[in-house]
Amino acid sequence: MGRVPQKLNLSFYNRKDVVLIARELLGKILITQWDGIRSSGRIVETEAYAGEMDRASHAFGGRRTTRSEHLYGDPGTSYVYISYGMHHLFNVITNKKDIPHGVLIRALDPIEGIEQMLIRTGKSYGDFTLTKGPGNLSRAMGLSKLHSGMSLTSGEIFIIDDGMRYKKDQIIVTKRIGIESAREDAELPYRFIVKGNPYVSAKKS
DNA sequence: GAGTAGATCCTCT
DNA sequence: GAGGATCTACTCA
Repeated sequence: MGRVPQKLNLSFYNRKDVVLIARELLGKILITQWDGIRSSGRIVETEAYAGEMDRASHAFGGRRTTRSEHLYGDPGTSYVYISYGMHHLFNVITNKKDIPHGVLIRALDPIEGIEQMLIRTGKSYGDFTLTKGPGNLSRAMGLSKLHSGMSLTSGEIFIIDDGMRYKKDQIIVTKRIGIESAREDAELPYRFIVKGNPYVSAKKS
C-alpha cells in the first residue's frame, strides 16, 4: 500500500451515515495500548446500530439510561457494555453527541500483541476463536466496561487506516445476528463481513 | 455438522 | 425478578 498509516479522526466518526461508517471500518486496524502492551487487529466484521429508530439498539424509542449513556456520547468514543453477565461488547460511537449511533466491532484479524491475547484468553496459537465474536474480541484486546466512554482519537484505544481497502466483492452484507428480540429490525442489512476471513463469526445470520 | 442448554451478572421493570 | 447486541460444551446423528 505504501501509505503512512493514519489515525482516524473526528471527521470520520461524526458523519451521519452509521451504516456507511460500519462498512468503511472493515479493513481498518483497531489498536489498544496500555500497561506498556500494544495489541492490534484488522477489523473484519461490524454491525451498525442506528439510533432511536432501531429496535435492536439499547437506545430504541429514546431510552437513555445509565447503561446506554455512552451511546449518546461524543463521536469517536467507545461504548463497552456487558452482555449475558460475562461478555464485553465494544462499540464505536458515531454521528454527534446525543444521537445514539454506534458500530459494534464483531471480529478482528489479529496483527500485533497476539502473545498477550493468548495470555488474556488462555487460548493457544492458531485458535481462530481468539478474536471471533464481540465477546472474544474484547477479552483478547483487554477491553472492559472500564474503557466505556473513552476517546478513540487520542489515548489508549484508537483505529488507524493503513490504506488497505477491501474490494466490493470481498464484502458481504447480511442482516444482524444475536438480536432475535428486535423483531422486524433484525432483518435490516446492517452487518458487514469480509468474505473468507477465518475470524468472521461462524454463527449463521 | 446441527441443535440446544447452561453459564452468570448487570440493567431495567 | 426477568431477560439480554454471547460463547461454549454437550448431545444426537
